[in-house]
Amino acid sequence: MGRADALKPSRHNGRHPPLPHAELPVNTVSLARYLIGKILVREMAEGLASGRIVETEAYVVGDAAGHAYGGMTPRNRSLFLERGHAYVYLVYGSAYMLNVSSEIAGIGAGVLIRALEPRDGIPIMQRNRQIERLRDLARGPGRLTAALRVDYRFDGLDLCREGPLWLGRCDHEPGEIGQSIRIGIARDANRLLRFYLRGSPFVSGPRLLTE
DNA sequence: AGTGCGATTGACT
DNA sequence: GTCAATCGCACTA
Repeated sequence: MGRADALKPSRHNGRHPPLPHAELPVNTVSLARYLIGKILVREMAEGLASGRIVETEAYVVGDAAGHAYGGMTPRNRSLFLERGHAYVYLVYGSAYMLNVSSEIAGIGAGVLIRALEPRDGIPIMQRNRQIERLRDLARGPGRLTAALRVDYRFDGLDLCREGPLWLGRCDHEPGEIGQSIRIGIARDANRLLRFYLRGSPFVSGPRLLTE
């Protein structure tokens, strides 16, 4: 490390190095569970913001609720990238959804990131969201992308590499993981493919079901 | 080229 | 608890 680097303000990069790609489970459900407790890191011009992932949903192979169901289209092509890449899309004309592709290249499946417990850069996220309350900053898939200013630009990005957006290692065990049906979908609605950190106030929706 | 509809959110009764 | 905003995309013709 050179002298210039040593003088730079701490950016916490050392505390949240990217998840090694080889460490990501190859299976979508396993990845959805594995991502609970990991850190989503966003580097912006104003500084770094991050949060601990406390809620995910798996959209598995052959899942009628998944966007990859029915084959590749211009919108969903990122779901078919090697696991660990971002799939970002807009729903209801206003909310960006961030997913992590979850299988080998050519197979379309992904994990939706649904909620974060804010960590670094909280003032930045508060500014992005125009709210103060910590609990509501990133509780919900559209809220967390707004807090971290995640949009189309990150579609297809490798989240296992340090850059504007990446997945970082957590510094401790995640805790107990709960499971439930997924939120806001009509097809394949009864499968228990939503995962969350039990007892976390930063989880969206019900926290009462299974396990 | 026109149409219908969301992996949601925020405002409101 | 209910409800509408909003827009890119997939689908039909």
